[in-house]
Amino acid sequence: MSEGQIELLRGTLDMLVLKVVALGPSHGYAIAQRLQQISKDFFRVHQGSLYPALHRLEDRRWLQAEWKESETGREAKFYSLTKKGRRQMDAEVVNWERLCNAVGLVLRTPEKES
Amino acid sequence: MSEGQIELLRGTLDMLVLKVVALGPSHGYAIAQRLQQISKDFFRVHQGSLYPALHRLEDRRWLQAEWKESETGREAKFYSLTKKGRRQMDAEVVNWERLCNAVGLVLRTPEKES
DNA sequence: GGAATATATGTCGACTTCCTAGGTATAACC
DNA sequence: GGTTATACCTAGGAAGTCGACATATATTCC
Repeated sequence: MSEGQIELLRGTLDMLVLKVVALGPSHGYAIAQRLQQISKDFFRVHQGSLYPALHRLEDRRWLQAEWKESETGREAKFYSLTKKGRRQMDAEVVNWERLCNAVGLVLRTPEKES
Repeated sequence: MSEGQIELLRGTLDMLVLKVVALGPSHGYAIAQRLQQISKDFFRVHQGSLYPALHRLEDRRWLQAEWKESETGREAKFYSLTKKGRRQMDAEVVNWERLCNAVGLVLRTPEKES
């Protein structure tokens, strides 16, 4: 019943989706499940966030889509990472790490003792 | 001339501002400067982000404001952390750390080798 | 005296991204 | 026949950030 974070940090979803797709081509529904599993139930992507995000990433040519039969024998839209998408992912990961460091600097600044 | 990140990650500014104010009461202009210094020039808060954020935090009673004379001898609006603000800050820090761990889990998942 | 810069606060509209809530459809299971 | 899981989608609203603009004072330099 752990509810994870209240709301996804805006701007991180693209990177996370790109990363999951980099693990292997996958369709929307499965991407959300993988993300939830890998993050140990922390990230729960709502469909209203996921599908617009996938369309966004496809529009930007970071993902490309193809209809295929899924594991369950049903038609699903499989996304795979383009070269441009991989570059973007790498850039976002680097930026994420720099951001974490910067936040860390702020959080670890000690308050003065009286 | 390093330009820092393109855009602040939405949702992190509140925590950062609360943290900086926790270091000691300060006014808007100085808060932005401190944030930039502490983060080694990574965070550059735009005025159009900063002042709305400060008003937001004040509305939520996480900060309280008082007009005082600044170091330069001019009137400035000094913000200080309320008890409620400290609780909020602590909660946001905990959440941030959990989020970082979750993102880390995703980013460190290895891709299959062929 | 005048111009530029730093200090200090603020607002407005555009933009992006996320959520809630709804919708469609198929397949499996009871 | 009803429920659950799978699988896709959209519309409207809320929230936060940005860029641009506006205002005013103090200092510094020419």
